[in-house]
Amino acid sequence: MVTMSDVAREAGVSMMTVSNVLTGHRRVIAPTRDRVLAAVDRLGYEINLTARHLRSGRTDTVALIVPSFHDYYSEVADRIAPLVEQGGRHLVLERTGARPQSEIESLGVARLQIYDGVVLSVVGLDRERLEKVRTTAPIVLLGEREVPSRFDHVQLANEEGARLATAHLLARGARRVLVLGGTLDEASGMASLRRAGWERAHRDAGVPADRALVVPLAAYSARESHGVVGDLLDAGLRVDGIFAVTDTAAIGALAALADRGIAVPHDVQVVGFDNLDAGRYFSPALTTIDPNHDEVARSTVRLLDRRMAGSDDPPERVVVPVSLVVRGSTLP
Amino acid sequence: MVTMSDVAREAGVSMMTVSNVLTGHRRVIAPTRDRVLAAVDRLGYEINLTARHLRSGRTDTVALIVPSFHDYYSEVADRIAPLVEQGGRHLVLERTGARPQSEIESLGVARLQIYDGVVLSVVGLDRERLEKVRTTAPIVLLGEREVPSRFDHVQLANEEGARLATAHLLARGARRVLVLGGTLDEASGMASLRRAGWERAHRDAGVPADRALVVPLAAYSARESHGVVGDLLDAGLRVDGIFAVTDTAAIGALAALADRGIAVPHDVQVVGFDNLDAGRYFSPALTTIDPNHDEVARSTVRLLDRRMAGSDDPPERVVVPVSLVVRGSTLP
DNA sequence: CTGTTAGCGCATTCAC
DNA sequence: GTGAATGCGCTAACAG
Repeated sequence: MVTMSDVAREAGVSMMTVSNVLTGHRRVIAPTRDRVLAAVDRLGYEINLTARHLRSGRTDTVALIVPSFHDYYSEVADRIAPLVEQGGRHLVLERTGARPQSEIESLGVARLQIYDGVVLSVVGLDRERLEKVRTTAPIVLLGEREVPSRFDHVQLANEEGARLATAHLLARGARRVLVLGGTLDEASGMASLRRAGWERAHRDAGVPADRALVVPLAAYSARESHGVVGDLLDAGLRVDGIFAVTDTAAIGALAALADRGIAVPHDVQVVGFDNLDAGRYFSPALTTIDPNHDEVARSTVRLLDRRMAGSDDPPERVVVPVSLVVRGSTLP
Repeated sequence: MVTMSDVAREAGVSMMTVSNVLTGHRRVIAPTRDRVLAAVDRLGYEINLTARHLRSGRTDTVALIVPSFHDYYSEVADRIAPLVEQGGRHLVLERTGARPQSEIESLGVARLQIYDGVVLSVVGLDRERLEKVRTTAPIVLLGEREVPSRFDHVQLANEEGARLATAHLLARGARRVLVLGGTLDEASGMASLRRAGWERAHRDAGVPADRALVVPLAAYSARESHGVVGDLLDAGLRVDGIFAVTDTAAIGALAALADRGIAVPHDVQVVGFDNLDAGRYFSPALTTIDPNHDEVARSTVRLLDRRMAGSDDPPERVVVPVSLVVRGSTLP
């Protein structure tokens, strides 16, 4: 293995000069720099990033820790990556598998401290567990749970999005609106917030919200949703609107309706949440809530950059506004 | 910051004993071990992974380097992760953005050597550029381009998959089969291999393959495909089958057909490639080629594990078999 | 603009 | 079963 000291000897300079040429931290006059670069080339030298890290305390790497590499997370990741790169750092993704145990391990200070900054998507981790996370590494939380106020936190306007979706259905004449993937369990984050928005839209419109129409899902997959909605319909449940808390759930619902010859939007109107690209290409195309990934990415990176620059401003909570995208699965 | 030597002092032992307790590399008798663990707890000590890495030369981390965090790559990543974890290592994802320049940078020995092993998804990188990649770090290539024989390489049975898809269309009576996202450019990997499979199916069936039906796509997105297919149909192109080289392209094509009231599968039959979950929920559901992600993941990790264990067996090329999944977008 | 000194925190090696 | 010495490869800090 070629080390920096080999390069220094080859170029007839000190190690510090080689280091300065490579990092650009200090000016090196052109002839010296050229000798160094020529030596680097001749020897095929590559810097040892681990040693640099141990010495300098920086990795120039940011980690985004997510439950899985899918869907919502890959959307956000693809948007965060270029912003992190603009700051001269790399982005890496790590996966937790959504088990709280694993989210905590990923948070283990040991693993956190190898990064200059961490974005942690909080799904399975409740407030109590987060309280225990002690680290000096800059960290921004992403997600819909409540988190301790000492963290910077970016979340969606969940309740408002759900309210928009449901109000749209009610305004288009729906009176029995299923909230697919909602829950009455107050503590559970996204599913509960979106159910709350569904209720609020009903209150605003003066339409009673039937709690029997709150239907939880074991997973926000099209498969699960397809099965659950199919069973409900077969059992005789009568609805004229479905607000699905995710687009994948909405897609399963659309298929269950189509299987039974129920016309969308004429018999049942459907709204999703996430604005997945695929939704645009269904017939009818899926009306949905756009979660504004770009703004989520921008806010996240802004907060993280601020911390990595050493700021000790008070933690911020950013609620990213969302918007309704009207397509064919609801009435004009 | 608490270091290992602080823990050693607190426990009244040497650093080596602390290290041995934490790594398990050597046996430490229970009373000593307990004193060490108690001291770790009291001081809130967390190991410095960077120092461990510099000293030991291992990171216990594998990188999967992909063009984007989307679709096919996130599917494969979600399957590779648990297999890597079974081997006691972490998986991290890095993104190249599919620019050859960036793929080379990701390959820079500097960045590679911080990982115990690397899986590189080769999209923009041609054989010539790969020839220049010199590294001792274990590396497995993933993807459809030709690569130098010194690399372990996992790829799909692209041509066979395309042949299956096209043969299915021809057997169902289609005679003018568009290959959407194909190319006549021999050097371009996936798009060219799948077009070759389309040709072979025609030869096998004794049906002439009209090269005017090879339609490249600038991107394998539903948006691009929707536009391209729409324009072709509006220009009067007459087809009775579409083999789309990816499911996302197929989805755009389905929408373009639906927009124009062309019945699937009656007027035009459609087959995709990737077996995305969403395809199952379209009406009609999308017939597609299943790329066998599980087997891709298994083969990749097997090859990488072998290298990381120090094997210098000759490089292997694994071609993962694919299969046809028949759904409603083709005739029974 | 360039060099010297010192040490980041740990695990390998050798000793007992 | 435990300890002492050594150095992995690099850069911060301080000269000059």
